[in-house]
Amino acid sequence: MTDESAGDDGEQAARTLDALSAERRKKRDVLADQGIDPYPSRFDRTATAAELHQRHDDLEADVRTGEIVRMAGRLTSIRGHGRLSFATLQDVSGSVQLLMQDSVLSEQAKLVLAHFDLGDWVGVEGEAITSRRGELSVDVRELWLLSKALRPLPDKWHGLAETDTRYRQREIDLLANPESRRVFDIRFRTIAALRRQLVSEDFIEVDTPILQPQAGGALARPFKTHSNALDIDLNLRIAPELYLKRLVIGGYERVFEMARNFRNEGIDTRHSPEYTGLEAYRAFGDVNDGMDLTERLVLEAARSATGRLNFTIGGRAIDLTPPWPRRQLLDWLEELVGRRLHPTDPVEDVRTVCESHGVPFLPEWGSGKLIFELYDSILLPTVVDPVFVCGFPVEVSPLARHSEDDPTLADRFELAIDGKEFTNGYSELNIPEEQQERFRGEAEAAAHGDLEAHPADQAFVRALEYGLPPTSGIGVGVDRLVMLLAEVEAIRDVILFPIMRPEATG
RNA sequence: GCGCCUCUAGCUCAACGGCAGAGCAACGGACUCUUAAUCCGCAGGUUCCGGGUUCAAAUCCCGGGGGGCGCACCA
Repeated sequence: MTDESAGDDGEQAARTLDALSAERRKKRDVLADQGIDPYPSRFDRTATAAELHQRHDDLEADVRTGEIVRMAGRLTSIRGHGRLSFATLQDVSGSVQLLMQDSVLSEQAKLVLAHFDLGDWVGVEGEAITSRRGELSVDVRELWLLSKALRPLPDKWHGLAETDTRYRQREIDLLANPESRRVFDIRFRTIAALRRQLVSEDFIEVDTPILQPQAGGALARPFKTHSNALDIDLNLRIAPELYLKRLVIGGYERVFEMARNFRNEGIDTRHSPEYTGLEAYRAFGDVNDGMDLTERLVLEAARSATGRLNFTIGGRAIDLTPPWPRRQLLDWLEELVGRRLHPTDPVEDVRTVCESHGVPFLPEWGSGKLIFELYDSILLPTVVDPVFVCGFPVEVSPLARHSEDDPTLADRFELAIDGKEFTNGYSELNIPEEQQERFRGEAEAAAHGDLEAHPADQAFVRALEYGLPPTSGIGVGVDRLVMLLAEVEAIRDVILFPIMRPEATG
């Protein structure tokens, strides 16, 4: 082919890959020249691999069923024996062995077989049989190319290992690494289970704005964008919370939304700038109903996606068996630091506790925020099995109702598992004046440079003035739940196409 | 943002100052019951990029890039 033509530096890097691709392209073109369409528009399948196994896995060796099936999938391996070849056909449900005998194949099938490569999509027609070794196979008589793989697949045994490529080209990861398929199967089953459970409890699925003039509903830094038509700056939402509560005000007593939130913050094994959040709001409920609902949702997801309640992540065993303990944050912290803390404590006192436990803090933080930091730094990491931590300072809960018996504490919980927050929920603050007051406090924090202060949302306050019934709300980190159920440690392993720097262009 | 690790054939990995190699995939050939098929043969490289040290650099040093992990902030 091309000789080493010096100076042609741009095209030399991919020379060997080009050669492999050219080989495959050539085979495709040979078939086309023989009148075989290498990209047919459709194919009728009569069985998937799983269906075939279900029907025939109990057969003895060397049996012919007489059943003619048409199957389709990707060819992932071939074992040639001269005029007899075995191959593996992989479809969405699993894989099945193909038996291809010269004496059985049609002329066209032989031609296709002679020009196929690992990775090609093919359709086959043949009799379901078992081989002499007893493996269920299709004794192929007709073989169609459905689409050519012009690039070679990763090593069939070792798969694809480089994380960079696995994330950037997830399609290769999925087709080459069964482990990756397993993880995402669990993800999709988890999402389906959460949705099914909520719908069965009469929650209505809604969709609220992602483009928001003000990014509210959580304490986080947003991504900024711009509307050309309106000539205004917009934010990608950090949470749907405020809009969902407005729907409750509007009369939808049970609503949920499961969709992407965006937070312009650090990326690590448990944080992704775009992640899937589930928020559910239920009129006439309180914080305890939120915990009950959370427990039902997580257990149903675990049961439905994995059939198990016991998991192991990084060597740590986690047991989801209910009921999960509900502990007061201040009680627990008292055990850990040896003294009773309270949001009304002088800030100097709480700072001292932080210092003695190596918890860094900023001068503008009040006692409530400091207590929350202690929770985050010294309590949360000790959690293994699920536990509901209840009673967070109002100072760090601008949208939560204050407790009946302590106005500085919110009726709020977090579900902690394996050192991570999985769910945050509370009795919703529905007193307009108090909400207005909380927003004022946040505005003050913003004025002092807090980039994550909650912006005052007057449309939300106005909505509250029409009356929000007593309401229980929860927010679930769906990706983290999937991480637990799939037993993986990196959030990127449960996100199909995690955000990456753009690939360098030559 | 700071620290540590990593980048070699399409894929998985060796070589760690002295000729850049193996397995799989590819290519040519043998083989009608294999399943990581086997056997014979043959090819395949800007060792992430740029500079430096050296008789000699994939290897050591400096700078840059991609990725991972840890620390700090958020879920």
